[in-house]
Amino acid sequence: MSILSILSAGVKEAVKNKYDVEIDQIEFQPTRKDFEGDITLVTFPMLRQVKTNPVQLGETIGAYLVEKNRAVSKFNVVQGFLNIVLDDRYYLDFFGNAKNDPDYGKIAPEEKAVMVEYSSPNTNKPLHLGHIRNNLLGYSVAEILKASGKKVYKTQIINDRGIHICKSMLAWKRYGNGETPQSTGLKGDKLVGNYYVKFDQVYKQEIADLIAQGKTEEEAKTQAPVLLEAQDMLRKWEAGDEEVVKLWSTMNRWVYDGFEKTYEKLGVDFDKNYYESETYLLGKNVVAEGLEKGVFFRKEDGSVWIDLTDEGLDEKIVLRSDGTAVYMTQDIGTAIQRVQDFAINGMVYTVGNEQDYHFKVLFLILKKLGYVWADNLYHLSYGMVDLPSGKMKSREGTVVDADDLIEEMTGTARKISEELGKLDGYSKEEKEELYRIIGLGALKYYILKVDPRKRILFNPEESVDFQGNTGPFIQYTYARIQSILRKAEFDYEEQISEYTLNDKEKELIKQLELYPEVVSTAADAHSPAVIANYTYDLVKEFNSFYQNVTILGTEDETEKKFRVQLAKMVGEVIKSSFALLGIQVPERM
RNA sequence: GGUCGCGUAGCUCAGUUGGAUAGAGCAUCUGCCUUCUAAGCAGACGGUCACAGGUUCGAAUCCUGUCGCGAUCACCA
Repeated sequence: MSILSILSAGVKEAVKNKYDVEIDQIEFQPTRKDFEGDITLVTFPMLRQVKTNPVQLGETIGAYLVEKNRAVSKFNVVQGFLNIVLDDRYYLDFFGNAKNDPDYGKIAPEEKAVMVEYSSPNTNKPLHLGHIRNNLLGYSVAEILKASGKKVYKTQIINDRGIHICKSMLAWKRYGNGETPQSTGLKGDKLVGNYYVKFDQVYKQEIADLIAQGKTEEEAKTQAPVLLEAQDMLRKWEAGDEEVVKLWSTMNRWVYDGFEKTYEKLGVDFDKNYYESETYLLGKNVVAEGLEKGVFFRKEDGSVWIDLTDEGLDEKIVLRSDGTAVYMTQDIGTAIQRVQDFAINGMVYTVGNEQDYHFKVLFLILKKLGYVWADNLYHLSYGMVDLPSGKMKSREGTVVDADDLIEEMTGTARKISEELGKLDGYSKEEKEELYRIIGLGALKYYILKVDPRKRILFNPEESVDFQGNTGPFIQYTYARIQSILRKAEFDYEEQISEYTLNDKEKELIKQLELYPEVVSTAADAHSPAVIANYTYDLVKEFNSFYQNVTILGTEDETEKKFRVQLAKMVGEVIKSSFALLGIQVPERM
């Protein structure tokens, strides 16, 4: 039983005993640092039921708890706040158990499975900073959900077809001179991305020419020959034209290989890939069923819609008048497909907040169609990553490339590490691996510590910090702990039940005690930021302990053992929580 | 214009179901490396929680309105 439920029971009993009132509202909070105590009972809400003043009530309950409960050693009352001091034995009990639990903070897996979708790139251009935020969020939330007891399948849907893909294909065919990743040494996604940009240049020129010939801008945009040719290419692809399909699969292969490298560097992975080329026809039969059920209605021109005006939304199209699928149609079909493919009863879609409306409608449609799992769909909606110059636009070349950024971060880590020069004895390979861990740690933490919903302003001029509330700071603390453990060449694993905790030790244990609750809060909120902020607080607390208290230098054997155990467990929780963020920790740095 | 989100220190961000004197980091300034790694620690400076009302014992947090920023409202994805 948790300490809170023990205290709750004690408080209820006290009030029943002293005032003969059954209270239902009991509110605890952590005691503020400026007062003595561990847990604070807020007495104000109880005054509705108990007729007395807050100080009196606090004193009465406090005295009762000290008398009846061995976990409570002292108390004090400030205004309406009853500050409860817990006995050291309580903390030693907790610590003694928790430190031996290899899965501390995690909940044993249940049957429930969810699918987490993230990344879902277009195959016409390389991944950029926006994808990085998406990938880190999706991966981390998947790990957090696993830790909270869910079975999780990670997936992405690769947008590998459509007019935008044909654009880079066409430009390559026209201007590529048979270039390949092998012949140029370029990563496949970069090579293809170059031709997407090339297409746009040609297209813009043609528009300008047409306008010069007297066309309106509107006409020019729809009549530019290069666009017409791309559209023709799309029709051929849909008809299964051999040559087009061959070109398509060749160029997509290049892009997949490129993406794979980026994913690997980033440390993210997927259990299953879906391809839009295989799913874009899905959903049409569901629309037919929905029509029969009366969920949808058909307009005179043959297009099919859903009326959501009762829900405060608009009408939304689900099938074009020519019978072809729109984005919504595919998403309906794909969702149903996934539930059939895997034994899942929920899904998390990691997609930017520009699509809030789309997902609101999608979930509503699935619910109206009668799918019970529609209640367990969650749009992990995150804010855009903007540059000081505004939005990133691939066609205009104002993007922060994912590979470049990772490389840059590794470089910064290398530079700082070399200046500090603490890596004697490490081989070149070990050093490079460490730089990668630190550089990525800085980047990932920088992005994940922010509430997903908020937009991030990324200034490439000001490099990501390595000091203060950062990934490397936390990694550094972990490395320090490992250094202590290497030097502690004695058996320190004894169970310690008699020991007087100092303030720093007690604060650390309290912080450790919060971890399981933090994991579950993060899972409920789908927010890695919750984990990041917790870890930072833990690490700050540890550094204060480390800097103010001798661990290996102390004379008292019990004290020495206890402090090493404490350091070790802090290290384990850092490692565990950082794993939930997809960040590795180093043995030295 | 309708809908949704956001607005907290010079900058970047925390702030749990409404609780005590709103917290960190960066930047600026003071101290601390003969003792476990100074990517650190201890401290100083810094606030009209966008603004105005309301709800109540108590509001950064909940409600209403105003202002500012962003997104969205396609037979695009």
